[in-house]
Amino acid sequence: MNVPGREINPHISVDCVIFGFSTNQLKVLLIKRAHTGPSGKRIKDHKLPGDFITINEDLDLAASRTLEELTGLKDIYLQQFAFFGRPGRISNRVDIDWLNATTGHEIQRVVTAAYYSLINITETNSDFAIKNNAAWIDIQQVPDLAFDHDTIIANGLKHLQKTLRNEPIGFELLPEKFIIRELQSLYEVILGCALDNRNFRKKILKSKYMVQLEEKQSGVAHKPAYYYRFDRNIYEKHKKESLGFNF
Amino acid sequence: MNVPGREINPHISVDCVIFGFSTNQLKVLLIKRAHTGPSGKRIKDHKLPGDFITINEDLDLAASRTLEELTGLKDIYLQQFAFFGRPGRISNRVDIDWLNATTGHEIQRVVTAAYYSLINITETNSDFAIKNNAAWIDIQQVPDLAFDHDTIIANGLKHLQKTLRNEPIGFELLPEKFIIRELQSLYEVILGCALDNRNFRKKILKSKYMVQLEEKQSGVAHKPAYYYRFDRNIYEKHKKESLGFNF
DNA sequence: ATAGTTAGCGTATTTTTTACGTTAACTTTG
DNA sequence: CAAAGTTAACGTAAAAAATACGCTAACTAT
Repeated sequence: MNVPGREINPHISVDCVIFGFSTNQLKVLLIKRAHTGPSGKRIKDHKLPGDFITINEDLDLAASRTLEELTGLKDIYLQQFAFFGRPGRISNRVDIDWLNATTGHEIQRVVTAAYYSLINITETNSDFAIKNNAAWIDIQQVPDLAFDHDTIIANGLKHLQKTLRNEPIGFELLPEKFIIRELQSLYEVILGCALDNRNFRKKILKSKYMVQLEEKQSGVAHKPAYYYRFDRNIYEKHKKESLGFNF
Repeated sequence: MNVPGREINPHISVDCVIFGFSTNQLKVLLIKRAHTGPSGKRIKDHKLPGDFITINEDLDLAASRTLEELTGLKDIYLQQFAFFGRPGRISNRVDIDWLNATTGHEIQRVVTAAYYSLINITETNSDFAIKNNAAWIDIQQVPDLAFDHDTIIANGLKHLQKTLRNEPIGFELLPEKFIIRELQSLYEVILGCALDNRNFRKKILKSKYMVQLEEKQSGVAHKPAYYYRFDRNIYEKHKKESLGFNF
């Protein structure tokens, strides 16, 4: 094992792809960046929420800290899915200048651990995020991003899609109680395909972890749907039996 | 974004869980470490192959470099699967001393990017590895390892199992030509369960990517089996159609 | 020649997936 | 206040996939 005899090691950061679901759209929470570019003119663009880790900080904790600082939320679904460490990944002049300006250091190289997170957007946490200069942006309309954050989001989405097919994580994006149609729309939007509502219902209800509540929708101009909730305990118990969807 | 105003960033390393398959066993390639412990007595133990990355080195390239240095092999199946960055992960006195001794630096914290690799063990690359102080060890009989390498291996195995169920990667562990029985044994050993040979054959042959060769086994005391090879081009072409096994 | 062994094909049954029809329960509209 | 519009919720038939086995073929060792 040989060690580079250099003074400088790469900095390590975490970046979070924070997914939310609202108005039938899959969204990501992005930080709005406004700064002065090298040519002197003001630049407005977006980046993923993220931060450098502190010297004694666990990566997972750094990620949940970032998430909490931005949304005020704790105990949220958060998963590492890849790391990005290409030496050239921070090559854009704008990005380099911005990094040096905001950190006050000469940042030479950053290796980032990428996480994705699923949160249920509420007024409370949404306001919180907006105050922190963040914005929910439809995954279909993500603009060009700083660094290699486009790649990171694309990668995170792939992981989300794969996981959604194999584990019950859709609930993380919904409120405590929800109707089946909402869950189906969520699957359709994330997987990018239409699903048959009758078959979807059968499949999802076959899994025991869907608990029907007594409450129905009210004020809707059609037959009201029952609310359901996800029961994690039941899921854990029947885990072996219910492995994966094959939509 | 705030940056720690510290001089020292964590070191970054790559660790490789290198899987091989021989004599019907799943094996991992481990480095034999012999060194002097804090009490002055000689210690013999094992660790995963790995290395610190150099300042301008891509993580993926650092991993393939490590692999090539150890086995002489290029263009090998290699996948990042997790990173390990707990501040306390290097807590053992023996490990700390060893790190400082071998590197000549005060190593305070190491974040490691974990890769798993699948290789076809041959006499050539096996001799190569042995000369580099490595040993193939049955996954069932891995001794206590340095650092948190036990965790990394356990994690890597899980990823291997999951991927084996969804993608045709078993071939990476076998020679160019192989018989179906060998492939089945490989699945059985990795997944840890018995499979019905008739159903396995049906399922695997339904995937178009299994190409039967004209050559049969010879010198065996039973009906000789045909050799097959894996055709990656055919696989790529039919990818959508053949998604996943459900053993 | 016979016994022992694995290869390789096949069939019947069960389970899962897919495709699609129909009634129920609510609000809105004319 | 009846009719129209809309989504909920249940069901059935057909196709596909997974599972559980039985049997013959082709080789070597004795």
